Amino acid sequence: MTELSKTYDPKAVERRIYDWWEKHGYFKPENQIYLDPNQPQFVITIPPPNVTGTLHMGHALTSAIEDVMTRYHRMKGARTLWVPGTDHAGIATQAVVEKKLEQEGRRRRDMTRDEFLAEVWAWKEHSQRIINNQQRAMGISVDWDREAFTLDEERTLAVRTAFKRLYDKGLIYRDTRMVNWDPVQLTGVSDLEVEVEEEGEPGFLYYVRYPLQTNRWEGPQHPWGSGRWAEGATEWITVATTRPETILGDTAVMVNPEDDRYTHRVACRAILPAIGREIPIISDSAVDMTFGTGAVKVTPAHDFVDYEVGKRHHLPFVEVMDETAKMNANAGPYAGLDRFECRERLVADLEKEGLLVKTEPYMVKLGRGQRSGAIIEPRISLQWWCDMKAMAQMAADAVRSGRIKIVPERFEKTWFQWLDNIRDWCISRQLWWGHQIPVWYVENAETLTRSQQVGASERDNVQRASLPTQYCALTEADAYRAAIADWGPNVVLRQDEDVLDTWFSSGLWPFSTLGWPRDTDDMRRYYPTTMLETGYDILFFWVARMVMLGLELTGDVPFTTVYLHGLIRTADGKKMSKSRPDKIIDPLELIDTYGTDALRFFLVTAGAPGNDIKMDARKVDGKWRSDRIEGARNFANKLWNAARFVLGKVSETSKVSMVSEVSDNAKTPPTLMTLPTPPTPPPSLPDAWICTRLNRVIARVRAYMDAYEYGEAGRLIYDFIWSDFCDWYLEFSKIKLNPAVLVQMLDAALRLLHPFMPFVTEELWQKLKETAAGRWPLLSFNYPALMLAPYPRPDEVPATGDDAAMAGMALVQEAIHAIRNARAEYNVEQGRRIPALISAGAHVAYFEEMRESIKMLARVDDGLVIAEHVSAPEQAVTLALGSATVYLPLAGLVDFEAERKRLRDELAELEAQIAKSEGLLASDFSRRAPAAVVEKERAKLADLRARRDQVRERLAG
RNA sequence: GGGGGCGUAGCUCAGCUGGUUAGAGCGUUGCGUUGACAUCGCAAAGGUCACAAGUUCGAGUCUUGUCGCUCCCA
Repeated sequence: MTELSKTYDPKAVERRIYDWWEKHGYFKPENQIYLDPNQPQFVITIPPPNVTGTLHMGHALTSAIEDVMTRYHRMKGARTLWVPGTDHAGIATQAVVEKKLEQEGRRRRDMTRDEFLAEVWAWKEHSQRIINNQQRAMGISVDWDREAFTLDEERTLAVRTAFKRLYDKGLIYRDTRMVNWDPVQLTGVSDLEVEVEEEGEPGFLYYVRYPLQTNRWEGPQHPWGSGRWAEGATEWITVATTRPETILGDTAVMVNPEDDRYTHRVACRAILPAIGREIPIISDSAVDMTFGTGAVKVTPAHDFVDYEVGKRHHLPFVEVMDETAKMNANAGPYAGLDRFECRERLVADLEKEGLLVKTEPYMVKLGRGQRSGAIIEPRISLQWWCDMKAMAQMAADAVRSGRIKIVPERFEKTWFQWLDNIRDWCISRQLWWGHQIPVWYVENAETLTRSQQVGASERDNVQRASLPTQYCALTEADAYRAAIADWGPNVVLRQDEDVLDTWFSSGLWPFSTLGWPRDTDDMRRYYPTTMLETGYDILFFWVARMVMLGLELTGDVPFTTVYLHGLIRTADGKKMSKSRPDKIIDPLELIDTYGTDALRFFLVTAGAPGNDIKMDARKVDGKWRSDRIEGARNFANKLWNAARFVLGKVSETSKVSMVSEVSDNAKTPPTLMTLPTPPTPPPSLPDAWICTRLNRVIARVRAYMDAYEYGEAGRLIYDFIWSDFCDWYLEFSKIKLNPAVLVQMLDAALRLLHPFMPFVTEELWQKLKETAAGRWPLLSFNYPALMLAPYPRPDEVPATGDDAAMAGMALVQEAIHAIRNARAEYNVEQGRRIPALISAGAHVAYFEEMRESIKMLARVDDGLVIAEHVSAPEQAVTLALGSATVYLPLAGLVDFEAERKRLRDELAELEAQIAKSEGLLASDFSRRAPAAVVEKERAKLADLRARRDQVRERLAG
């Protein structure tokens, strides 16, 4: 066999193994060898990362968990498909590219749409290459041949088909209404893309007097800014606002009808400062009487609430800003100013005119664009909308009925709450990068109508006037075909310039990746998918929309389980994706330091499902360090060295030459090897013990995995490998070697751990197979790769240790531990062998079998006495184990006064516990608790009493 | 305003439907380099499970309330 290095070097393994897997097509469902007909298939689509840049820790977490799921199901014998891909991320990517161009001194507005798009496509290629590289480094077992991109040709067909179907059904429509407008990116965005700071941001509440029109004062007689504008006015109404610049667009003042302070003012008219417009004072129960003065201004064109008020009360809608949030001509003297500049000037002028009553500090809740950070401006504009009501209902029902299961369950509440309050979705974006809306408008309708008048009948012309002027179609050709049929061959069409919200295309992901709307094999075979795994932060953005669109368009749920993981946070608890760039960690850096397996194991075992993970990373000498990842790396190294030990022992005993090279070809069906098994020692107590431990661990691991408790499963495997296998079994093996069991244990351990740490396990397993397959033809060795081998089943490792053996072994371990403890306590030199006598009672045979191990592990000398009963030597340390007593005659080494004190303390402790236990058993407990629990308590009490007696006897002696 | 989550050892976190003496890693302390591993071994110290009340034979776990931190929705 080839020598293994003393420490595990991930760099020497990872890339090579990944390329080997990929080259052989092991990630493809078509190439699976082990298939269990009872296992339902497992299909998962990757949450497509944005091609905005590179991946961060959140993506690494996603990759790690999904690959654990995928490899687990594949090894369980489920037909397994994991589809990779990336998202064009319209607004985000356009922003990134615009910024990049800006740094080069170029601007999008100076380019044609095609020129700009060429730049974005180049960026996309660049970014995608980096992303794919990172994902490969993470070891994800996706079928790269099925890679998709939300803006590629296939997905374009899906998007257009989806749009057209919803359009034809009347669920997509175009309308002018108020949207969240990003004045920097110059596009509307959806509600979800607006982020509001919980506490608000420091600002002011301005109290402004609006003069009332009276018989004595009918309006300003002096110009605005003269200081005399409101001269003569005697009555006022004072409103409070955080946005004085919108005063210019006010078309009413509003009070609560219940508010006695203002009853007499309703139906009066106020004069709008600066503009001089006459506006009504109206009453509406929506007014919060406790806010400000109880009277509020109404700006229907610049506020969501006021927009509704305006519609209710038939008020004029006066826009005072343009699309960049600069004041327009309606702003009168303030036209041309930026909104914030306008605010300052207007407030100064209001003060000058004596209309500013006061300003007080106020926390203002500002909506900011998710991508641009710009303060969102409510704005009336023409947009495309999607009516979500019916779809939301279906999506809620899908979870309510259990057709979709959300893990952890608590997120179901959030799910229902959002869907039950669904609002129409603004799906158009005034961007260039994205799916252009597949609607074409007739450009020359008027010309056509006029030109056809000559010679056409009156009836034709009437009909023509009612012809559609917009066509939704899958292609421009289709649009023309339809338009020509209506308008004749001279019709000219122009496609809507806007693009769709990026989430509209990602909302189709689980089926668009499988070929929908075409009737493909993948669609038939793999839809609906099994699992959707992602962070809980995009439950609405993405998951809900996939379910809604999936149900509407395919008539089926897009997946049956939603698993939501937590968010990665920085050491100070901040969301990493929102954090400062210098706090964002590139997973590749951590992989470089610790290896992929370590990073993955950390990520999967760091927390519990749905809980956030705080990174303990800190920068040391410019490199990111993490104690927890280091721990995981140490684990990989531990496993590596355990395997190194096993391989060494196996090759020492295995003088038989390799019989045949095991096939490397994925297409070769597994064949049972019929090699003669070499004689192996009969199973010893440790053999039976480790087999039983493993048997139980396998059962528990599988149960955890099936319950999506990957962290618990990983920790269990860790404990088994480190504690049971390395700390105990390998040590026992140094006394009595059973290579067959050693090989079997390592093989099973590697298979158990593989989904978590794919690289080191595959590498070691290949070595193990190379070394051991010729002698111990385990079934799993028939597979060309560990990743294709079956996941361990409890029944493949018989639990040969019965209860007595397991208890015997536990007692031996306890004895060793107690001796070591006593040695340390009494400062016996580490290497010094000491005498010991063990009074083993019923367990004498087990102690006898373990004699040599006890001598080695507890450093006991050759005079070790083991008997059913030994009488206590004169001067000896006594270790009361209940079922056995250990005596260490350490005369000369031990202060026996101290020993007596130790025993007295122990006795007191035991008495206390016995009293507690007796009290418990004397209470209602023994009647009302389950029999098994009571029985356990009785056994515990018996053990405590035995220990007590041992200690007592010693003290008496 | 509505809804989540968290509060367990110095630190970071597990702890499933309530059932021995509440666990792990890191850190700390002591000892240790004869061939699996110092990325290690052996041993140890360290917790009133935020607080209060309740349900129960029994509560870290369930209920209610309080305090602190955090997130989402409006």
